[in-house]
Amino acid sequence: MRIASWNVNSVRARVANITSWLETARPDVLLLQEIKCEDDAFPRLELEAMGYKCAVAGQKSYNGVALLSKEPATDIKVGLDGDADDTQARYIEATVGGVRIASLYLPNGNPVGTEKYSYKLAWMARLHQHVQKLLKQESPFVLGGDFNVIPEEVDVYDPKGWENDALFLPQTREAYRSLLNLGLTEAFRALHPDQKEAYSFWDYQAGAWPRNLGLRIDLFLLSPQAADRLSACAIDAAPRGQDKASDHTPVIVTLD
DNA sequence: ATGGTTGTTCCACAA
Repeated sequence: MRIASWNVNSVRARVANITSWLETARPDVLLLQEIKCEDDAFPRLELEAMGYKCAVAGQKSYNGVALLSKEPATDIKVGLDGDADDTQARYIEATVGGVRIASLYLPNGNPVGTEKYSYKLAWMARLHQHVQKLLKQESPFVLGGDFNVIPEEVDVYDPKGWENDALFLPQTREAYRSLLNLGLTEAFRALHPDQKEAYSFWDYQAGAWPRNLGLRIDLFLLSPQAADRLSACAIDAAPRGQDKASDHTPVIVTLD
Protein backbone atom coordinates (compact mmCIF):
# COMPACT_ATOMS: atom_id res chain seq x y z
CA MET A 1 0.00 0.00 0.00
CA ARG A 2 1.40 3.38 -1.03
CA ILE A 3 0.27 6.53 0.78
CA ALA A 4 1.25 9.99 -0.43
CA SER A 5 0.97 13.36 1.30
CA TRP A 6 1.01 16.75 -0.39
CA ASN A 7 0.36 20.27 0.89
CA VAL A 8 -1.06 21.70 -2.33
CA ASN A 9 -1.58 25.34 -1.22
CA SER A 10 -5.10 25.60 -2.70
CA VAL A 11 -6.57 22.53 -4.36
CA ARG A 12 -8.49 24.60 -6.92
CA ALA A 13 -5.35 26.37 -8.09
CA ARG A 14 -3.58 23.00 -8.33
CA VAL A 15 -6.02 20.67 -10.11
CA ALA A 16 -3.79 20.27 -13.18
CA ASN A 17 -0.66 19.62 -11.07
CA ILE A 18 -2.49 17.05 -8.94
CA THR A 19 -4.14 15.14 -11.79
CA SER A 20 -0.94 14.99 -13.83
CA TRP A 21 0.99 13.70 -10.81
CA LEU A 22 -1.70 11.10 -10.04
CA GLU A 23 -1.54 9.81 -13.61
CA THR A 24 1.96 8.46 -13.11
CA ALA A 25 2.35 8.16 -9.32
CA ARG A 26 -0.96 6.30 -8.76
CA PRO A 27 -0.73 6.03 -4.95
CA ASP A 28 -3.46 4.06 -3.19
CA VAL A 29 -4.09 7.05 -0.92
CA LEU A 30 -3.31 10.75 -1.34
CA LEU A 31 -3.48 13.06 1.68
CA LEU A 32 -3.94 16.74 0.87
CA GLN A 33 -3.43 19.79 3.06
CA GLU A 34 -4.19 23.49 2.65
CA ILE A 35 -6.98 22.85 0.18
CA LYS A 36 -8.27 26.36 1.01
CA CYS A 37 -11.89 25.74 0.04
CA GLU A 38 -15.16 24.58 1.48
CA ASP A 39 -16.39 21.04 0.82
CA ASP A 40 -18.76 22.16 -1.95
CA ALA A 41 -15.94 23.84 -3.87
CA PHE A 42 -13.64 20.82 -3.77
CA PRO A 43 -12.82 19.58 -7.31
CA ARG A 44 -14.42 16.24 -6.60
CA LEU A 45 -15.39 15.39 -10.18
CA GLU A 46 -11.88 15.92 -11.56
CA LEU A 47 -10.32 13.73 -8.87
CA GLU A 48 -13.01 11.05 -9.02
CA ALA A 49 -12.32 10.89 -12.75
CA MET A 50 -8.77 9.90 -11.80
CA GLY A 51 -10.21 6.97 -9.86
CA TYR A 52 -10.20 8.39 -6.34
CA LYS A 53 -12.92 8.76 -3.70
CA CYS A 54 -12.65 12.00 -1.72
CA ALA A 55 -13.14 12.53 2.00
CA VAL A 56 -12.97 16.29 2.61
CA ALA A 57 -12.74 18.56 5.65
CA GLY A 58 -12.81 21.96 4.01
CA GLN A 59 -12.78 25.58 5.17
CA LYS A 60 -13.11 28.86 3.35
CA SER A 61 -9.81 30.53 2.37
CA TYR A 62 -7.53 28.81 4.86
CA ASN A 63 -6.48 25.34 5.96
CA GLY A 64 -8.60 22.37 4.85
CA VAL A 65 -7.51 18.75 4.50
CA ALA A 66 -8.63 15.78 2.43
CA LEU A 67 -8.04 12.06 2.00
CA LEU A 68 -8.27 10.57 -1.50
CA SER A 69 -8.33 6.81 -1.92
CA LYS A 70 -8.84 4.27 -4.68
CA GLU A 71 -10.83 2.08 -2.27
CA PRO A 72 -13.58 3.84 -0.35
CA ALA A 73 -12.55 5.16 3.07
CA THR A 74 -14.69 4.21 6.06
CA ASP A 75 -15.24 5.57 9.59
CA ILE A 76 -14.28 9.13 8.66
CA LYS A 77 -13.42 11.35 11.61
CA VAL A 78 -12.98 15.11 11.22
CA GLY A 79 -11.07 17.22 13.73
CA LEU A 80 -9.26 16.49 16.98
CA ASP A 81 -11.03 16.23 20.31
CA GLY A 82 -10.26 18.55 23.19
CA ASP A 83 -11.40 21.99 21.99
CA ALA A 84 -15.04 22.42 20.99
CA ASP A 85 -14.34 26.03 19.92
CA ASP A 86 -11.70 25.10 17.35
CA THR A 87 -13.10 25.85 13.89
CA GLN A 88 -9.90 25.29 11.87
CA ALA A 89 -10.06 22.35 9.43
CA ARG A 90 -6.74 20.64 10.03
CA TYR A 91 -7.46 16.96 10.65
CA ILE A 92 -9.26 14.13 8.87
CA GLU A 93 -8.85 10.44 9.63
CA ALA A 94 -10.33 7.35 8.01
CA THR A 95 -9.74 3.63 7.47
CA VAL A 96 -8.49 2.34 4.13
CA GLY A 97 -7.50 -1.27 3.59
CA GLY A 98 -7.41 -1.97 7.32
CA VAL A 99 -5.08 0.95 8.04
CA ARG A 100 -6.19 4.02 9.99
CA ILE A 101 -4.85 7.03 8.07
CA ALA A 102 -4.86 10.73 9.00
CA SER A 103 -4.22 13.79 6.85
CA LEU A 104 -3.13 16.61 9.13
CA TYR A 105 -2.12 20.23 8.78
CA LEU A 106 -0.41 21.22 12.00
CA PRO A 107 -0.58 24.95 12.79
CA ASN A 108 2.38 27.03 11.60
CA GLY A 109 2.57 28.99 14.87
CA ASN A 110 4.32 32.13 13.68
CA PRO A 111 4.75 34.74 14.95
CA VAL A 112 6.10 33.24 18.16
CA GLY A 113 4.80 34.99 21.29
CA THR A 114 1.29 35.38 19.91
CA GLU A 115 -1.84 33.30 20.29
CA LYS A 116 -0.81 31.56 17.06
CA TYR A 117 2.09 29.87 18.81
CA SER A 118 0.05 28.88 21.86
CA TYR A 119 -2.58 27.45 19.50
CA LYS A 120 0.13 25.39 17.82
CA LEU A 121 1.31 23.94 21.13
CA ALA A 122 -2.26 23.28 22.26
CA TRP A 123 -2.99 21.55 18.95
CA MET A 124 0.09 19.37 19.37
CA ALA A 125 -1.05 18.46 22.89
CA ARG A 126 -4.45 17.44 21.50
CA LEU A 127 -2.74 15.34 18.83
CA HIS A 128 -0.61 13.72 21.54
CA GLN A 129 -3.77 12.79 23.46
CA HIS A 130 -5.36 11.38 20.33
CA VAL A 131 -2.29 9.28 19.45
CA GLN A 132 -2.35 7.79 22.95
CA LYS A 133 -5.91 6.63 22.24
CA LEU A 134 -5.01 5.26 18.80
CA LEU A 135 -2.07 3.31 20.19
CA LYS A 136 -4.37 1.40 22.51
CA GLN A 137 -5.94 -0.25 19.44
CA GLU A 138 -2.59 -1.97 18.72
CA SER A 139 -3.26 -1.78 15.01
CA PRO A 140 -1.59 -0.06 12.07
CA PHE A 141 -2.08 3.71 11.74
CA VAL A 142 -0.32 6.39 9.76
CA LEU A 143 -0.29 10.12 10.46
CA GLY A 144 0.70 11.99 7.31
CA GLY A 145 0.81 15.63 6.47
CA ASP A 146 2.37 19.03 6.89
CA PHE A 147 3.61 18.91 10.47
CA ASN A 148 5.08 22.43 10.37
CA VAL A 149 7.90 21.04 12.53
CA ILE A 150 11.54 20.81 11.47
CA PRO A 151 12.55 17.66 13.35
CA GLU A 152 16.33 18.17 13.36
CA GLU A 153 19.10 20.44 12.11
CA VAL A 154 19.64 18.21 9.07
CA ASP A 155 16.07 18.99 8.00
CA VAL A 156 16.67 22.70 7.37
CA TYR A 157 19.11 24.49 5.03
CA ASP A 158 20.09 27.06 7.69
CA PRO A 159 19.50 25.84 11.27
CA LYS A 160 20.92 29.04 12.80
CA GLY A 161 18.63 31.24 10.75
CA TRP A 162 15.59 29.23 11.83
CA GLU A 163 16.35 28.83 15.54
CA ASN A 164 13.70 31.33 16.63
CA ASP A 165 11.04 30.21 14.17
CA ALA A 166 7.89 28.43 15.40
CA LEU A 167 8.81 25.44 13.21
CA PHE A 168 12.17 24.89 14.91
CA LEU A 169 11.99 26.31 18.45
CA PRO A 170 13.16 23.90 21.15
CA GLN A 171 9.67 23.88 22.64
CA THR A 172 8.17 22.86 19.29
CA ARG A 173 10.68 20.09 18.74
CA GLU A 174 10.19 18.93 22.32
CA ALA A 175 6.45 18.53 21.74
CA TYR A 176 7.19 16.70 18.49
CA ARG A 177 9.71 14.39 20.19
CA SER A 178 7.31 13.56 22.98
CA LEU A 179 4.80 12.52 20.31
CA LEU A 180 7.42 10.29 18.65
CA ASN A 181 8.41 8.89 22.02
CA LEU A 182 4.94 7.47 22.49
CA GLY A 183 6.30 4.84 20.14
CA LEU A 184 5.88 6.23 16.63
CA THR A 185 8.33 5.90 13.76
CA GLU A 186 9.07 8.81 11.42
CA ALA A 187 9.23 6.89 8.17
CA PHE A 188 11.69 8.92 6.07
CA ARG A 189 14.39 9.37 8.71
CA ALA A 190 14.05 5.77 9.89
CA LEU A 191 14.93 4.53 6.40
CA HIS A 192 17.40 7.29 5.45
CA PRO A 193 19.24 8.19 8.68
CA ASP A 194 22.10 10.06 6.99
CA GLN A 195 20.41 11.68 4.01
CA LYS A 196 20.99 15.43 3.85
CA GLU A 197 19.16 18.10 1.86
CA ALA A 198 16.07 15.92 1.61
CA TYR A 199 13.45 18.67 1.64
CA SER A 200 9.71 18.71 1.08
CA PHE A 201 9.10 22.49 1.11
CA TRP A 202 10.82 25.41 -0.58
CA ASP A 203 9.56 28.97 -0.08
CA TYR A 204 8.29 30.80 -3.14
CA GLN A 205 10.56 33.71 -2.26
CA ALA A 206 14.19 34.53 -2.83
CA GLY A 207 14.84 31.68 -5.26
CA ALA A 208 14.59 29.08 -2.53
CA TRP A 209 13.74 26.27 -4.98
CA PRO A 210 16.54 26.79 -7.55
CA ARG A 211 19.00 27.30 -4.67
CA ASN A 212 17.64 24.23 -2.81
CA LEU A 213 16.98 26.21 0.38
CA GLY A 214 14.32 23.94 1.79
CA LEU A 215 12.79 22.35 4.85
CA ARG A 216 11.64 18.80 5.52
CA ILE A 217 8.34 19.28 7.33
CA ASP A 218 6.00 16.90 5.47
CA LEU A 219 6.20 13.68 7.44
CA PHE A 220 4.71 10.26 8.05
CA LEU A 221 4.49 9.00 11.63
CA LEU A 222 3.75 5.28 11.93
CA SER A 223 2.35 3.16 14.74
CA PRO A 224 4.46 0.11 15.67
CA GLN A 225 2.13 -2.14 13.65
CA ALA A 226 2.50 0.12 10.59
CA ALA A 227 6.27 0.47 11.10
CA ASP A 228 6.55 -3.34 10.96
CA ARG A 229 5.34 -3.06 7.38
CA LEU A 230 7.40 -0.01 6.37
CA SER A 231 9.35 -0.74 3.18
CA ALA A 232 10.00 2.64 1.51
CA CYS A 233 9.66 6.38 1.93
CA ALA A 234 10.57 8.85 -0.80
CA ILE A 235 10.22 12.53 -1.61
CA ASP A 236 9.23 13.29 -5.20
CA ALA A 237 10.72 16.73 -5.79
CA ALA A 238 9.70 16.91 -9.46
CA PRO A 239 6.29 18.56 -8.92
CA ARG A 240 7.98 21.49 -7.13
CA GLY A 241 9.80 22.38 -10.35
CA GLN A 242 6.70 22.44 -12.50
CA ASP A 243 4.61 25.36 -13.66
CA LYS A 244 2.23 26.81 -11.05
CA ALA A 245 3.74 24.55 -8.37
CA SER A 246 2.74 24.37 -4.74
CA ASP A 247 5.56 25.35 -2.38
CA HIS A 248 5.46 21.75 -1.04
CA THR A 249 6.12 18.50 -2.92
CA PRO A 250 4.66 15.01 -2.41
CA VAL A 251 6.13 12.44 -0.02
CA ILE A 252 5.24 8.76 -0.50
CA VAL A 253 5.40 5.98 2.07
CA THR A 254 5.09 2.28 1.18
CA LEU A 255 3.76 -0.37 3.55
CA ASP A 256 4.07 -4.04 2.60
C1' DA B 1 16.95 45.30 8.18
C1' DT B 2 14.40 44.43 4.25
C1' DG B 3 12.36 42.07 0.57
C1' DG B 4 11.60 38.41 -1.92
C1' DT B 5 6.18 35.10 -3.80
C1' DT B 6 1.67 32.95 -3.96
C1' DG B 7 -3.35 32.29 -2.94
C1' DT B 8 -7.69 33.98 -1.34
C1' DT B 9 -10.35 37.76 -0.31
C1' DC B 10 -11.81 42.28 0.56
C1' DC B 11 -8.70 46.61 0.13
C1' DA B 12 -5.10 42.47 4.32
C1' DC B 13 -3.69 38.05 6.01
C1' DA B 14 -1.40 33.71 6.05
C1' DA B 15 2.36 31.21 4.72
